[in-house]
Amino acid sequence: MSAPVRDTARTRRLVLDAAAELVAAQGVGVSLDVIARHAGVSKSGLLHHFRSREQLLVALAEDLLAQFAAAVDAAVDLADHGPGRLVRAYVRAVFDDLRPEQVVPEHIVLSTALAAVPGVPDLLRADALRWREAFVADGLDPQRVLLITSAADGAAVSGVYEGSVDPARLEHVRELLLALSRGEGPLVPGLASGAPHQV
Amino acid sequence: MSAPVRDTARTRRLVLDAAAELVAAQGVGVSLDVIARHAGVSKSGLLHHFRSREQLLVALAEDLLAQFAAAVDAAVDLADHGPGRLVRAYVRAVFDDLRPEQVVPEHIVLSTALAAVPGVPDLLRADALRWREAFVADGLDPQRVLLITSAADGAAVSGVYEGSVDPARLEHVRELLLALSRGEGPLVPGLASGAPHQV
DNA sequence: TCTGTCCTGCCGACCATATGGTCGGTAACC
DNA sequence: GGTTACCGACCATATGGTCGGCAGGACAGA
Repeated sequence: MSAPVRDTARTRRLVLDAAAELVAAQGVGVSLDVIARHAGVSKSGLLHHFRSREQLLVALAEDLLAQFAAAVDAAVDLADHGPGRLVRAYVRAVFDDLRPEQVVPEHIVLSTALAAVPGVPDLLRADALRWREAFVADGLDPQRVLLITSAADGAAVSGVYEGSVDPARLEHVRELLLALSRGEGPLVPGLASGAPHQV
Repeated sequence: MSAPVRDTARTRRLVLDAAAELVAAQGVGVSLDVIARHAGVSKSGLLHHFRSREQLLVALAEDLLAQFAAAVDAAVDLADHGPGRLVRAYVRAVFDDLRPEQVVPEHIVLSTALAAVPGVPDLLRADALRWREAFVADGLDPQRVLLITSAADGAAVSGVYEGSVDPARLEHVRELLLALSRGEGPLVPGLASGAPHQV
């Protein structure tokens, strides 16, 4: 029953979690030693599992993307069968991630922090493409999807970086986006969907 | 007529521009020496104008925030007198910043990159507050404003980090947001503005 | 069940280097 | 002539990464 002292999977998890927390708080500048100590491992131990700093950061990015995808999956409402159910799950996942008690930082935030790491931009691109395809399969008007997800992402970023946004405001945007994902009329009265408007 | 060889303001500008470009491309990790060389100055010269690395980054954040505010000001349509004119200018400024030929990086992007620098979060908070007040004075429904600006910011972030988003898609969101800022009906059919909806 | 052996997770000590910052000096502008 | 923008040389330190070694655990054979 006692946890094994040596367990590769467990140690990697520990390191990745520590790295996520520290990078979110202090940026990519954190030293390997600090991350290692925070994870309860020596720097050498860390380097044993991640051959270099860069590799650790790439692994972190992959892990966060996967965690977020899992969160969206978990947020899918099983009773919901209409088009846009995935978009709704996306919105829920993003905003639940923003709740103060949530420790795991939002994927967008971490992604932006890691975007300067070689290799990570490719990951982000591939991930974005995957989402786009999933949303197409979700059956909602692509325009609407782009608007909703952009707004969710933007709210996430501001929420984290622009200081504590009033939770009630966030909650309101959340509800608004969910409602938008269900609305069937044109987004804007007088604006035909699909026909760009002239300014 | 010859430009002065020694000009504090000019040198600071050169350094800040170089810093903005390099930080956007490589993250906050860039060394002072690289920034200095890129600006055509020695590291000592740089340090003469910015007493420390941290001070340089804070100054950079301030500068970018100011540049963006100026861009929004410049994007105000003088013939537009309805509520939401500032929001429309904001949207235009954000999306114009996203155009490929634009060198100056978007404020949100740089802000996120700099958010880990001590002192910068306070700047961001103050800036966000200032914007919120300005939007209140702009006279548009706050809900709508939050939705529109969040979406603009989110589109900006994805545009930069998730790889080249199809320009046509971006353009479409831009038009959609502008239209949204003019729409007078409820955002979502059946959802009364101001009354949060139950999921 | 005990023992020996191999694999490997993990560590401390060490190294090379990059980088932030200091200092004294030079010369351009007032 | 004084102020100061700017430079080259230098220093202290932090950090990424290497290396040799220790020991925990799985497994084989007795």
